[in-house]
Order: sequence, then structure tokens, then C-alpha cells
Amino acid sequence: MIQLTFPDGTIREYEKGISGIEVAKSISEGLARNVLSITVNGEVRDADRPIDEDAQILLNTWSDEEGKATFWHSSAHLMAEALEELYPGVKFGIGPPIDNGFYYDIDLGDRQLNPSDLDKIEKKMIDLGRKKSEFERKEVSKKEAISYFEEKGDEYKLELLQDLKDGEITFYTQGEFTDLCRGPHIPNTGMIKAVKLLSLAGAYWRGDENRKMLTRIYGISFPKQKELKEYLALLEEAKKRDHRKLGAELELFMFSDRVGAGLPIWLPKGQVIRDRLQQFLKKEQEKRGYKMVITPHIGKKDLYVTSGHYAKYGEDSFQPIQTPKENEEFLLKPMNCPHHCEIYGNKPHSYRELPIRIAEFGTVYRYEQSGELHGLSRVRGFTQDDAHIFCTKDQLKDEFLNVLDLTKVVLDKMGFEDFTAQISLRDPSTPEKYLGTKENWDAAEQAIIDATEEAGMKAKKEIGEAAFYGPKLDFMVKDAIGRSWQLGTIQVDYNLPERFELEYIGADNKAYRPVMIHRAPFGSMERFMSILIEHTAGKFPLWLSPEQYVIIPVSQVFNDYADEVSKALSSSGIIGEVDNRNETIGKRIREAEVQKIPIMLIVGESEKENRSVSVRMQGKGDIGTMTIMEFIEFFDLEKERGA
RNA sequence: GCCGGCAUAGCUCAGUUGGCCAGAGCAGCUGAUUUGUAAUCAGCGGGUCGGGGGUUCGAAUCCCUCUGCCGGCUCCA
Repeated sequence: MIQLTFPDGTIREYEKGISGIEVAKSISEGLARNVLSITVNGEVRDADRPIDEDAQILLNTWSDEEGKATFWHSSAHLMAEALEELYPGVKFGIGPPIDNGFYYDIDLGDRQLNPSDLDKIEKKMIDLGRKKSEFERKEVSKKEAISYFEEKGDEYKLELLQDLKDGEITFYTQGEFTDLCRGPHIPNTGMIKAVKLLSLAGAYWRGDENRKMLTRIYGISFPKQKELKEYLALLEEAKKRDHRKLGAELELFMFSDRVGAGLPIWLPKGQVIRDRLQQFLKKEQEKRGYKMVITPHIGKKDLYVTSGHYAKYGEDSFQPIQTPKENEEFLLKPMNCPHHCEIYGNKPHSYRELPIRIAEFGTVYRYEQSGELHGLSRVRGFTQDDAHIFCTKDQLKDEFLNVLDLTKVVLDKMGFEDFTAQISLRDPSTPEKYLGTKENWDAAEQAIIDATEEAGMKAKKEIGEAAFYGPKLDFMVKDAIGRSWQLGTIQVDYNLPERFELEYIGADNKAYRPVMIHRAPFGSMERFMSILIEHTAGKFPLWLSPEQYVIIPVSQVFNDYADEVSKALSSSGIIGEVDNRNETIGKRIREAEVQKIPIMLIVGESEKENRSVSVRMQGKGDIGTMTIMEFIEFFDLEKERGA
């Protein structure tokens, strides 16, 4: 007998060798039908494999992440089976589950797939699923495995096999399809009832752009048709929040082919929001001892040779601009730090002055590959809410805390609760990749870890993700369609102070090198705006709204009163317009609703008489009548509330 | 940059296997209407079918090329 411990702590006894499905059956038939895989002592396995020892056990169903992953992984295999039947001779790369669904990378030789082929593949998958083929696991020797794929002529699987140890190789077979696979898989393909293949894409084999490009098919699947429908509806909804769509509809920003790809143009309304964000941050920074500066958009090539950026990124950047007569070379500023280092180096510094915090809304230009450009999220010209803090080693942790606090204030204010933080540390096994001494690195990494803990912030640590010049902490936020973007960043840098030979005079009258912290709580105004637009679906909080109200006089007779109200509001700092166009009220209200103007004020006979306004809130409807003074108070309260 | 797809009026889209002066709704303009909480009515204007080149008697439609956009890959200071 063996003892199995369930997540709720209960322990049950079973015969040795019992399968996960049988265990599920002992609890309920329903559970047995729904179990997709099991986790035994932390290892995810097929639900029908025998359990031979006492263990902690989890029965994974569709409601568990592990269950979903198993389901989607099996779906990838089902797709592969369908592909092999439809396109004999197709070769397979890898086919893993992802956050939302699965993909498989395939090589079809000379054949090309069109989006219309996806329907065909889907249908085949459903057909094959009806056979309810079981996934059979088989342990094979490396030799057997190699000969199998040699015969099949699949060089990708052969390459994958090279990295696998003999004795750890398993095959999974369902129906006519056999794949090299660690597993686990769901009990049978019949559980996959709903499939949608979402897109076709090219993907380099093993992510290496020097290698062959395979065809990647993305898909998603569900145990029930209804869930698929709901998911697709959700995707449609998400698309409506896309900042590229809303940005155009609400006239926040635009792009122009003639100006150039990836170069955003901010329209008046977008500019208002951006400016409010900057004013907000400026105030917070002033409280924390930052000094604002302004530096030029270009700098001599030498500046970046000194900083080391030219050597590292020069070839992949916008190329230098030459002056016509002297033949000097200038680069478009790809980052602000070299300029800020020059500011620091402008005069000698005493340890008493540190930390020095230099801030700038600095616009930088970076050459991003054309295929990488994406709305406001990835552009070629953008403005960082940049600052560089020059401090002593001992001040590092406090400064880090100071920045963390600021970042949290910013994210809180925006209502971004679902961000994740990542601490990027060096890989100790490759010290040659990093600049600076071990002692400095240890101290900096510890300072970051301590500071995040002290700030009560959860952050996952990623070994080997540090920049060559120092460890960092990044804040990631997801967009409407679930893509993850880096917003804020805090980076420790030992490299630049060295390269620019920055110094301060210590208490002992000797020269020391300061440590530098790069930080940007928004990251860039552009990317931050993209996320803000998607999170709010364009319904900005009052304090950010570029047009806070619109006054709609019932008829032209009340235009004068509308203007009067407007004046009263603008003198109270409330921004908006009068819509006195010769249109019906219904029409003007509809347009204000569509434009997501938060407050509509309707004025007519009775309002004029009582010096009042009839207030309608966007998305909520009529909330009643109040006097102008009452409305101003109401507005301030709403604004305060963060509405 | 690479793979695949897309590009028709300001916007959203029609446009059968290449064939008369390229269409609709919304927006715009003009006029009527003077409106009480999500689209008043009528009339009018508007497109070198993304740019360039080619095939053809004839191209929005087929081919090449450039530009931009979309979905990915790679990269990201």
C-alpha cells in the first residue's frame, strides 16, 4: 500500500501501482472524467501512469494551469497528427503549450500554407479527436529513437535528440502519429472538443536567425465548444481596447508614412494626457530631490564611443549624421545617460552632495527593425522619463528604496495592480560577461534584493538576465491581448561612471567612483500610454481626461447659458467644450459617449432658470441635476476619488 | 531584417473567373428642422483603387518592385 497526500492535507491509502485516473475515480466519477494529468511530488505525469510510492499528489483538471498546459500540449500533438495526414512528409520542430494555447513549428518543404488551410487542419483535428486515440507512452533507447527519426527523415527531431540522454527518452503515440516527447499527455484525444487555429507565423529553428525559418501554427483548444466561443468573444473585446485602434478613434496620436514608420505624432488630446502624466511625475520627483535638466537630441559620435554604446550598438543604430564642411559625426541620441554623465562631470563633487539625481524627459531614437515596430509600444523615437542617480555604494540600497517607492506611487496612481517585477541578476558561471568587480556586483544585487523585500514587493529573480553593466529590476505589465511589456526599470550601473571617469571626493579627501542608477518609472511615455489606453479602454480618469466635459444646450436658444457655464468651469480649472452644433441632443450625447468624454452637461430652460446643469456620466447615464457650484464640488470629489 | 497576410473615399467595408463612366453606410458640405439624455430629414461634393514598373485590345482584379500596416520570429540601450 502507498499513502497519497492531497492538496487539502488529507491522506489516503491505495494499492501500489494505482493510476491517477483510478485515484480520481475513488473520489468521484466526474473527477475521473475530467482529470487531464497528475502532479506527483511536483512532477507532472500522465494520469494513467502507475504511482509506486508515497507521494504528494495533485489531480490536474481544466481549472489548473498544469491541466491546461497538458491539454494544450496534447492539442499540439493532435495538430501534428492532422498535419502529417494532410501533408505527408512534413517535418516537425517543437510543439509546446503556451500561456494561451499551443503552437507547432513545422517544415513543409516547398509547400506553403495559407490562412485558409487552417480551417482544413482544424477539421482534421476534430475528426481525429473523435477517434479518442489514447496517448501511449513508450521509453525508447537513444539508438532506437535516432533510427526512428532517421527513417522518417526528420532532421529537427534528430537534432533535439542529440541533447537528450539515453535512458531519458520517451515517445508518445496517438493514432498514427508518434512524437519524441517528454509528456505528459491527457488520457485521449477525444477530450479535445473545440479547436481554433489562430495564426500562421515564421519562426527560426531554435530561435536562431541564421537558421532555417519554420512555419509556426498557433492554436487554442478547449474541452467544450462553449469555452472556445467565449474565448473568441474575449479576443474580440480585447481588440477593441487595442491602443492603436483607440488612439486613432480618440485622436490621441497618429503615424504618417511620410514622417516614417515607428515615429509617433502626438495629437492635441494625446499630448494633454502625456503632459499631465509628466507634470504628475515631475511633482513626485521634486519631492524626492530630483533636478530636471534638458540635453540635446544629438551628440558627437565620440560621446558614444566613450560610453561604449557605439561599439556595442553602433552598427545596428541610425548611422551618424555628418556635418557638411567639418565632417564631424553626430548620432541621434539613443539614450540620455552619456549626456547626464557629462553633467555630473561638469564640476567636482564632494561626498556631501551625493546622491545627485538628474532627471529629464529625454527623447531618444533607436533603430528598431521594421518588423518589430508596434503602435506606441515599440517605436523608433520615444521619450523616456529618465533619471540618473549618482551615489556612493553605501547609499545604493536607500536610493533603490527611494526609486521603488516612487515607482509604486506611479503604478498605484494609474491603478496598475497586475504588474510583475523581475530582478535580473548575473550568471555567476560566466563572470567574463560582466563589467565590474565581484564585490560590487554582490553588493548591488544584495541591495536590490533587500530593497524589494523591504518595500514588500514580490519579484521573481532571473539569473543571467542582468545587463553587462549591472543588475536591474524591471516592471512588466500586460497589454489587452496578453502580450507582456516592460514599463518601469531600475538599473544599477558600474560601467558608465568608470568610462566617464566620474569621481567624488570622500571624507578622507581621496577620489572615489560613484555608482549610477538608471531609472524610469513609466519606462517611456509612449509605451506607458499604450498600456494606459488599453487598461482604461480609453476611459481615462478625470485628472487625465483631455476633455473632461462637454456642455450640450438643448437648443440654440441656450447657447449663451452654455458658454456661461463653460466659463465658470474653466475658471475652476475644469476643461471642456460646448457642443452647440445644430444636431439633436441624442446625436450629440451619442458622440460624446463614443468619444468617451466622462461628463456631459445638458442645459435647457429649467437649468438656465436655476443656474444648474443636468449631469450625465459616460457609460452611466443621467445622474440628476445640480447647481454649477455643486457640480464643481462634485467634480473635484470625483477627481480626488480617482474616477 | 526574416516568414505569412493585408492595402479600394476621412472611417468601416462591397466590388462575381481581368470587360461599360468603381459602390454602400458613417463622416464632410449645403439647406430644412430648434431639439430634454446613445444616430432628425433632404440634397451635394469626394477615390490616378498605397507608389512605381510590367503582362494584356483592356487591370482595383494577374506578375515584379518599393512603402506602410497586421500576426509572429529574432533583437532590444
